[in-house]
Amino acid sequence: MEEGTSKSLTHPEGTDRPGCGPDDEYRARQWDVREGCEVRQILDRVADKWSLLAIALLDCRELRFTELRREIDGISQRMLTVTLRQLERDGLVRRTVHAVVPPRVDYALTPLGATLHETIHALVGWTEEHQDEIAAARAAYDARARCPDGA
Amino acid sequence: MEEGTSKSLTHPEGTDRPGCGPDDEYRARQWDVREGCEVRQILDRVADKWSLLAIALLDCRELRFTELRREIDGISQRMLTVTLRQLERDGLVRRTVHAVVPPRVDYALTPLGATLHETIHALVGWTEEHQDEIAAARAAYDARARCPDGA
DNA sequence: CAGTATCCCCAGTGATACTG
DNA sequence: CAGTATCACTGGGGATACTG
Repeated sequence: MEEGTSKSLTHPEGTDRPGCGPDDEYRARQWDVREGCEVRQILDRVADKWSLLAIALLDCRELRFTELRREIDGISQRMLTVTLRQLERDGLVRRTVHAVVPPRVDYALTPLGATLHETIHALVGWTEEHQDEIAAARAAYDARARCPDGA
Repeated sequence: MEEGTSKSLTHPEGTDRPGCGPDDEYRARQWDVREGCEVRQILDRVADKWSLLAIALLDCRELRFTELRREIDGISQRMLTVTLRQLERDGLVRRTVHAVVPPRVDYALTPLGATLHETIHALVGWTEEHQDEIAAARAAYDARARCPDGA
């Protein structure tokens, strides 16, 4: 691990990309693409299907464990617990335990989590917005696969 | 489970929101959360770690198979192929085969893929921007776990 | 170079049972 | 209600070999 960690994060701009346009201030090239690096780890976390749904659902409200479980269709108790713990550890979700006889635990986004929510909401919005196009693309692809001649 | 999860996995006809609180404005903007629905499927696809990286890396350039493989650190040939095929099928990536002796295949984002790229780029940007906060949150969480009395 | 085909493993996940 | 603990299993994904 001592080997790759000191590798330069910036990619050499020497290699020219034809068709890329003049904007050389390529921000996408600058992120650390090494496996196991911080960004990759976080991406894996926030891009997790359950994390995504939990954050999207929490929005700006507090929800109880069971409420989340009911709202995130298909999630198991275990995965909800695991997901929530990870999000809490990452400082994205705040966990509030109420010392009452029937245990009550509320989950809410932290300010940091709220900023992520905006991005995730955009992703969900994109998905809703383009689902028809994707469905069409899939149909076209499958049709093309059946007709190798490409008609 | 034979339990009362009577929500059908089929496409939701109409805008019925089972169990959705009518008095709550936040739930009103909720998307279709049913497992197996179109949005969930697409989300799982685009939120995939490899898809995410491929789209982020592709940006507006064409890249060859090997280039992508080299840039996406840690991906196996198999997963790159699989990922690229899925993205192509979803209409997010265009695959161009050049009929030359050493086979050459270029991958590029479609216009649809480009719109997704913007969202994904925002997600990556968020990750870069907040990685320190997350690292700090993790450290704090772990420290808290070690000191149970630190209520 | 750019795949496809195969085998195979294990980590993530669900199911179940128990507890505070 | 909100977990924790345990077990069992599946399929995601890596490694390898082969092909056009």
